[in-house]
Amino acid sequence: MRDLSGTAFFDRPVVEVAQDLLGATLTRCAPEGAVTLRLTEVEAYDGANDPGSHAYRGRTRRNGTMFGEPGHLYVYRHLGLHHCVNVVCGPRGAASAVLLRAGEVTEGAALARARREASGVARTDRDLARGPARLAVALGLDLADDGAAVTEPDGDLVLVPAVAPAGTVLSGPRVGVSGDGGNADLFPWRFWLDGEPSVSAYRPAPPPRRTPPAT
DNA sequence: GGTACGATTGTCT
DNA sequence: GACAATCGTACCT
Repeated sequence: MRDLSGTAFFDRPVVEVAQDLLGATLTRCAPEGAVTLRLTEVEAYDGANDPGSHAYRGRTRRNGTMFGEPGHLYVYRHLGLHHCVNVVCGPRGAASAVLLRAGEVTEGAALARARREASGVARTDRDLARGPARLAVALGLDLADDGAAVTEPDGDLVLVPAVAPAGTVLSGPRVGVSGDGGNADLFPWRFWLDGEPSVSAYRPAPPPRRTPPAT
């Protein structure tokens, strides 16, 4: 059995890591308290080989973290409104990452809910981390956490893989990815735990916008 | 320097 | 079920 502690867990093929992350717990310690959630839904992005990945077109100012060490967070802002959280995987430079799409808050639910309310909307516990942007809010993560390591046992961010198989893992097309050229079926790299209520609802990517023909 | 668009969410009908 | 919000980044001229 390989030693998968520390960065070794993340220094593997991204699709492999993604599935192993299901059931893992991610704890975020902040001055106001700690929030722990159990990951129930993720998506894999395979760096330069994956048209849906931010890294497909090479290294840029935004995605530089993806090209760094595995086991670090890649946080980016989406639509100027939300934050999405990834964990860098594979060997350094592969620019692979796993998007954390949803989780179940197992500790610090009160704090997570307070954060959600502060962002404008209060919902049920089930909804606290149901969806990538909500997950980021629940954990209190934003761009300032881009590049943070999750492999330090004493750090503010600690990701602990599940010790036992988390349950039935299902897979399917990724959500909201328009950069795959419409070939969502070629990358069935969305993984979630069967029967988990915290898994976000599936929404197919909207068709790419086209300039209307000049009639 | 300018423009188009996005790994989503919340609200409105 | 459909659409607007909102701004940083990437890409083009």
